[in-house]
Amino acid sequence: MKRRPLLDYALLGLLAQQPMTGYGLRRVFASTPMGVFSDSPGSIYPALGRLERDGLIRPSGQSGARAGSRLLTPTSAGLSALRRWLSAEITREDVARRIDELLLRFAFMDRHLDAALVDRFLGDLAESASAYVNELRAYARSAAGPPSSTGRLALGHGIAAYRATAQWARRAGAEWRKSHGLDVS
Amino acid sequence: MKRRPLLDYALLGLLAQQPMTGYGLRRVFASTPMGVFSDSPGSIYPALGRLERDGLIRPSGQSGARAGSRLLTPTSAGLSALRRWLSAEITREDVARRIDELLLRFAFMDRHLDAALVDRFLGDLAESASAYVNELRAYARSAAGPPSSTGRLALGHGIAAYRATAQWARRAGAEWRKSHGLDVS
DNA sequence: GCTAACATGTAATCCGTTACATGATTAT
DNA sequence: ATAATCATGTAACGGATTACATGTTAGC
Repeated sequence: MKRRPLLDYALLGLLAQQPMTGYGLRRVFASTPMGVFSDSPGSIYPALGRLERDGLIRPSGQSGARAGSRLLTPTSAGLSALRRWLSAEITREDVARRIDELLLRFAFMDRHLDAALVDRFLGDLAESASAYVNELRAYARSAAGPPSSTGRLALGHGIAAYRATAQWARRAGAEWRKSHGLDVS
Repeated sequence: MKRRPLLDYALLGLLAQQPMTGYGLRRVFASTPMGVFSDSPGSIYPALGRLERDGLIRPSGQSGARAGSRLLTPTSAGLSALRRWLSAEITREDVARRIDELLLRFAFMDRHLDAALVDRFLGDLAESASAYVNELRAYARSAAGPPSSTGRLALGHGIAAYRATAQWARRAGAEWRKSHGLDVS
């Protein structure tokens, strides 16, 4: 099971919220904060081709009366793949290098995972982000630390950003538990 | 003048701090928060090949008595290219999609730009990040806003993260001005 | 003598970007 | 009519990842 590009999961997650055409997906990327992904046809259509080839999505009708347009929907295999991706453990590498992927996963979670699992994700994220803050602080203090003054300040940005992430995760967890009647017993 | 990959500037910036071998650069990526870049030889050596082919770096000796090792140093053309990259205007796209690149630029700045320009960079970054926070908030309130509950919370993370960036930039600016005798008159 | 660290590369494959290309439908 | 929007693709190119491949030097 080779690693699937993040774009594939972004498309799969959006189609699971609402069947759309390729053009509709492009509009999402062009006009929302999901715009970290390119809206160019040269990335979207090949990705949709991959997903269809692998049986994760299928065409399910036309958009309005428009000839040639294809509304796309995840298959059950597609939903399984999505759930597997959403359920993966949070690793140190995810936090250090793929924080955007973790947030994308979270954004899609409510439709596909139990409330308790969503809560666990936020708890793990808060913990991992704090651990990474400690790592960055240790590096800042170490002899191998940043050699330049702006380098030191830039490291401070990393620390501030991950602190903000940890804090957000704790607060979001509290909010989530409140609105879902969960509580740490 | 085609766009150069970020990795090239990361290498150029590191070599401007200290001439190193390719292996030394790999170690930096493997053992510091610069680890957002891959330390695999398959990315580093082709990138160094590009930089040398384009006359931005040149070999300048051996590491110790090790045969075959090449210490690499930026040429004056390389330093110019680095300064051009460091001096570019901050765009909305930089903030929304390439925030890591902005921080990398900042980390290398002190050696290559005037203190006043570094200060201006931080001011512009604080302003751009705040503007982007407002954009995200407007989107959160809009009818097109996030359709799911975790989607809404994830957007909240984006807002929190960019708020942290703006705050960091203001504080770092204050610190920088203090240690460089600059002051807004 | 052996292992870890130092050191540099190449090949296959896949993905993303950019540019090109086409056509239908809706609104003005 | 004509422009904007809807809609789907392909081709060339370059870069990143992964795996392969090789050889030296220092420390134990």
